[in-house]
Amino acid sequence: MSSDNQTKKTGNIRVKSQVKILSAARTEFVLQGYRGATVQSIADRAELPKANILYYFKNKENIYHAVLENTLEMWDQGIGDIVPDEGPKIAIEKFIAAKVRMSFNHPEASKIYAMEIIQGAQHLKDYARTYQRQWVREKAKLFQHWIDNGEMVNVDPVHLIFLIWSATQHYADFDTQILTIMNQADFEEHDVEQVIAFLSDIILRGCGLI
Amino acid sequence: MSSDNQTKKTGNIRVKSQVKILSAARTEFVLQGYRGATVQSIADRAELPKANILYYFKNKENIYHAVLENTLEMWDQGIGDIVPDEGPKIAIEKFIAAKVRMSFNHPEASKIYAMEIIQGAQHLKDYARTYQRQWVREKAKLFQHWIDNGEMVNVDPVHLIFLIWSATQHYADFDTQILTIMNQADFEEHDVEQVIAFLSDIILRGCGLI
DNA sequence: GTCTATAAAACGATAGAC
DNA sequence: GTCTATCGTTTTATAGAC
Repeated sequence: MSSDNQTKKTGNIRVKSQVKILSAARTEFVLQGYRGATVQSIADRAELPKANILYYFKNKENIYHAVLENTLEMWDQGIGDIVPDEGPKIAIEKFIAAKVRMSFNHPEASKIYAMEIIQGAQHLKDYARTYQRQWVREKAKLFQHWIDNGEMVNVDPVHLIFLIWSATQHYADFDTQILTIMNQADFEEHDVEQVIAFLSDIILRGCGLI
Repeated sequence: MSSDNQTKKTGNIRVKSQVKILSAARTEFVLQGYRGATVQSIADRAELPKANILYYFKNKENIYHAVLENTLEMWDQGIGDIVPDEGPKIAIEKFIAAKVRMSFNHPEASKIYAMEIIQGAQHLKDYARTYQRQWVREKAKLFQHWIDNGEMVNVDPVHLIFLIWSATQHYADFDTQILTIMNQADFEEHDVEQVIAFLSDIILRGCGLI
């Protein structure tokens, strides 16, 4: 029993420390880039000695891989899906709303991903080549089906997906620029709803769904 | 005269070296980030000794500033403008086409800019606060005028600008991902025209202009 | 204006005491 | 599992010969 307790306690410290480290690392990687984020700066932000960071993750590259995996998993779960059941209008509306909400709630996740792609997707090539390509093809087929059925106008389904991705993620990746232009310190709930309404409106009309 | 010639020659070497260095630096900064791009890696890419790089730019930060200025100037000149003379349809069409062409022809410029914004726009805060905010307000007023005149449907002009920016720049910043998904090695002229046609079509219809 | 050699600092990673 | 001290390397930047 005492051994069980100790194991649990130890496991807890392990998990808690790892969560703290990953959170600190994510922020540092966003702010400074992979090379600019030092193990020391991650340690300082996590409020742990540098050696502990390397005790848990062995080296800096492992920290980054863990952050990347962690981030992709969270992002994939949050953005929902495009499903055939309710027709194109509801499907696109729901997808836009989910992606906009994710962008406003987890900008760092989108930024980590964006920086990875911009720099050449060295750690994500397989991800795009297998999982993502498959997803896009599946959804493109669904859009094409709706187009052939006369349920929406004839727009390129693949580029439509790119449009929704870019327009929604923009509010995460470029938040600094957008806030400066809008002359605000932070986004508020009302901004999120306004963006969802704007993008749904213009994209649905663009697809002949309004 | 011989002194004039020498001055000219010297000036030429100076300019040529600086152009070579800035081009190499831009590529390295995109691929490795600010901290990841070393003076040595820039020197190697420019095919010059490291000391020469620092002879021309004194330190690494100066190289980055020069790249940033250079890039912004080029980008600003290339994307054209939104002008009132020909009405909303032609104005938006021309702006989209210019931005898409710039994105496909100079992806590195867009990437440098994107990474700067994502990381917090430390070197661009003033640029967004003065020049860019002014530009957006001016164009938003123009869109609002068209809306009030019944020439286009009532969409938020500021978010419309964000939409056009994000959708067009996406093809520069995320080129790696897009090419992987489309299963292509490179973009071709036909891709550029297809993107222009797609984005013009869907955004103009979204604005009630088709 | 070009290039080599090197000083000075920063960084990743490890050893080993507690 | 925590932390200090330190090693080896990389990197920025400069000094100085050509």
